[in-house]
Amino acid sequence: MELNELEKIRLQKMERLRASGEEPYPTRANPTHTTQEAREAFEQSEGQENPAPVQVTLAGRLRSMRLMGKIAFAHLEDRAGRLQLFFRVNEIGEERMQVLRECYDLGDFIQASGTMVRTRTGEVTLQVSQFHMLAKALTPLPAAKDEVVDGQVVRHATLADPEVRYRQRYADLAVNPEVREIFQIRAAVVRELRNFLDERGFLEVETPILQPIYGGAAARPFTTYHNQLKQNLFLRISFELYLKRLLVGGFERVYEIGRDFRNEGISFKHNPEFTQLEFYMAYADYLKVMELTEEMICTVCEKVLGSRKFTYQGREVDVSPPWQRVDLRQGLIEKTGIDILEYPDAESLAEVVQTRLGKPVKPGTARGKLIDGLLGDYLEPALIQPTFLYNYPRDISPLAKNIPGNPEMVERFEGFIGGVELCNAFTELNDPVEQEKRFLEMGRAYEAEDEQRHPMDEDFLRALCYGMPPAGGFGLGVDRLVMLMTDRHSLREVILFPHLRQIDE
RNA sequence: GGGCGCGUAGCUCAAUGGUAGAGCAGUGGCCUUUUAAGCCAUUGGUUCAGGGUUCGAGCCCCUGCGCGCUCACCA
Repeated sequence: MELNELEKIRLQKMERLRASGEEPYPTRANPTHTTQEAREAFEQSEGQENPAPVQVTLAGRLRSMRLMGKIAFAHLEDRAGRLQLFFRVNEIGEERMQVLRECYDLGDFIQASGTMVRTRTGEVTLQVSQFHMLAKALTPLPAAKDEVVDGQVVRHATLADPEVRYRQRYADLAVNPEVREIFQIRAAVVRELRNFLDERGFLEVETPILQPIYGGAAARPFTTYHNQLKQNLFLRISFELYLKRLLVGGFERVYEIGRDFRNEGISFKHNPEFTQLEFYMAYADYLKVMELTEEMICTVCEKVLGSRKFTYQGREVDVSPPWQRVDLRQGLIEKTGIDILEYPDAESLAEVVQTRLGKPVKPGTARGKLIDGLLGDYLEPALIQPTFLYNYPRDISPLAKNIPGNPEMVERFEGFIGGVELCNAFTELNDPVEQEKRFLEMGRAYEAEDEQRHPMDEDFLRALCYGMPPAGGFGLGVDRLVMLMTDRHSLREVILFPHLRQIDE
């Protein structure tokens, strides 16, 4: 542990405290109130005839200190907020005042007891009679007040370097209350998603994260190895195939909220591990799921934000149902002038994309990938208000059921908000023979060594053979939803410890 | 992985190729109701790392590291 000059000074203060008989890291604390409870108790007593003095003990972090000789003001911060502390030498004695002055710093955790008062300027304040250290902070918090130039310009700069904020998230949280708020919102979002599904009879389950065969999405997996079993394992890229096994088992409504892992590029909307919600609902189809989706997102927003509307990157988004519904083929005709029905194979579609749109196409690109590319380039960025794109080509949806009478298209939709894909759902394919065919098709569409190819999952097929009820399935990127609801431009802002490259120290 | 940008005190930021600075925090003073208090004084730097050009480099060039943006990738 290497200490800089400021830290060495604090270390000396810590030692001085200990020498004086005050333990800098005592084992126990005993606050009686939070700052908020203390304020409320005092304000209530103020309304009474002959109010008894309100005595409280607070515990929290010193966030400001104004030493003024024989008195001192400070602010203590706890989980509920901040409250001013008022120290007077007549109350605590010259000796304690000196200890406060010489051994206490911003960032220290302290406990303070006394009587609630209101200062001359009207601020509810704890007049301190006793206080002691709860935990001495050796490193100063990376917070800074700002200069006031010619009586104007008040920037309250604080820790801002994104790298430090992510690598030392504890410091970021300690100093930036709006960052703490993001994660409070995040917790509330997950809670309300759960409530919504629980209320509708869904069973929350947990399925394997370590899987012998990965599937349910097209993505490169992380691999690992179990020593005793001498077996290669993959970190899951989705929950889908396990949750559908549970439909076979008789659980008609199941969901899981958990972590997926994809060994792919990192961007503002991609993180190697991310939180996914998937649910499966027997006897529902994708249209029912669509309705449930807009109701679920709307409910979550109302419960968490208190509104169906929020601002994302300067634009107001309204999640009230019904959301806009756009047929994928029609959407592409409008935005690109290309009717994918007229180009039934990859070669002809690639041709028209190159000539009409002037976009270079990698030779050998599958038709589904071409369509998905068009979707991403021409439709997705414009979908600011909540929108469902529906009816997808079959070859990029090997687990979705055909539209009756249309072997080329499947009953699938994706939901978009703020130009970001939020969720993905379809009527689940439950015909085991057809499913096997799709797996084989996928195997052909990708190179043998391409980890994105869908590996054949024989056990999943066996499960389908026992009979899976018709069902609608759904997946939601929880981090992305939180990103939208908190108006952050990057997933890293809504993930507590986003992955950064390791640096040698 | 490609392109562009950034990296200076604990924090936020300055500094034509010519003595590395400011505010805040810190340290030493004064101050018994302050409001991101005020006043006086003052400490603090491997300018990300390593090379190069130059009389002289925080600044120009090269390499590396990290971060950001962006493209590619991403059912």
